[in-house]
Amino acid sequence: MKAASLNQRRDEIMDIAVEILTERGYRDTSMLEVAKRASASKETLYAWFGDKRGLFEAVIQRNAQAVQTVLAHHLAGNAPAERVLMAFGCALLELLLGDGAVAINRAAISEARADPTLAQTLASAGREATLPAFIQFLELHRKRGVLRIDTPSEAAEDFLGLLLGDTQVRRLLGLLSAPRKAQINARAARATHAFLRLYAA
Amino acid sequence: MKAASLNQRRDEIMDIAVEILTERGYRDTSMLEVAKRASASKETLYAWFGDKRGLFEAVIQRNAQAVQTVLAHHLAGNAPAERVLMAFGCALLELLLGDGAVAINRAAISEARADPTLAQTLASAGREATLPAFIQFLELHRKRGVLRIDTPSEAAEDFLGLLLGDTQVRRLLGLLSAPRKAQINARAARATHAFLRLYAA
DNA sequence: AAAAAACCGTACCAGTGGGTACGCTTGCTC
DNA sequence: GAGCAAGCGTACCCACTGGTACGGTTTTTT
Repeated sequence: MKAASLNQRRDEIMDIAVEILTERGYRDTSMLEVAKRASASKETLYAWFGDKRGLFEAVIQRNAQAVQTVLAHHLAGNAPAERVLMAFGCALLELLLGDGAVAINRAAISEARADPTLAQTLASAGREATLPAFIQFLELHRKRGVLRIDTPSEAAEDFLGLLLGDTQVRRLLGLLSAPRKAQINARAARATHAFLRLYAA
Repeated sequence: MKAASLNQRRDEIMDIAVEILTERGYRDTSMLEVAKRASASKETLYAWFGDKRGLFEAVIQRNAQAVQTVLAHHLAGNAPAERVLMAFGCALLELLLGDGAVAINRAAISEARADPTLAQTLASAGREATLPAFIQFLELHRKRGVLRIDTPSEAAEDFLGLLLGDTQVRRLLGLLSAPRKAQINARAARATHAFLRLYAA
């Protein structure tokens, strides 16, 4: 049970890191405050995560992993395309526009120059892990004759575009607050509908 | 000629500010370096722009203004819808994905928590100034019977989504470099084509 | 040409945060 | 229960940056 409670503690610290990250932004999140609020010592933080970057890299990886499993689950079933698109869209919106994800993306973006590592990690653990599954889903339905698609990867990007519009950027800029369930449903429905108008066989 | 050369000097300083912003990011852009590279004194900078935030607020405003006039120009003519969409799309991509614009958006995003002012300014001088013109353009062509659109504002967002996909975010994350002319054309063409498939009467 | 305003360069101040070192406590192992 | 490792709290070092003050020089105005 030692290993279990150790991981639990790690999670606890990462939760707090995200919490402070959302309140303050990356640069104004001090290791001291993370330590204090977690009732940990700075030295422990540095021992466990290496440095500030390491801490948030761990945070990003954990988060992306969680996202990945949720999305993969939605794509796995054998439901009709429309239903899958709808569910996938809702999940994606919820995961991408939530406060935590926004804070993380902001961090990766602000450090993109000084330290591309965060963005790299975010990309490879996030988009690069999920998109192939979505493309595979599109190809499956193309073979079934449900969708008429030339280039699945482009079609995938179209769906993302229709789904998000410029909402994500506006969210990152702080011009929007996290959307409610109803708004998420509406967006996903609109995107699904438009996508099918474009690509339904 | 005093006023002219004064404005010229202001522009010069703002150019340098953007230059350093693109190489270092907002937080790591020091007023001292801006002053030095502009052969100006810190005190002058503070006298002219108030503080760091003021300097970059001025930068944002100037930039947004430039963007605004370019885009408005494309929307103004009386060309067929497809041609306008194509031109507008290209211009928008070029302006939104260029190094300068990316640096500015990154700055606004990183400071979104600590100081929402930059993002606010960016929004009101940028999107809020241009989108209405685009919506008006859509409405015009609806009335002409060229486009079948329920809600112009939603259609506008669809076009933006199709145009950008998640390219802008990936660009902000530093995963992409500024696109070449050919890529811009391809994207704009695809978006225009898809948009017309969705909304052509 | 003289007076006045603007401006450059430099030095200075205060606050801050990442990262390290160290003593003391806690809790697990044997 | 003794020994040992892990971890908490604090203090410390160092570098840096935003913002201000000041003296000397250039430029404008009159």
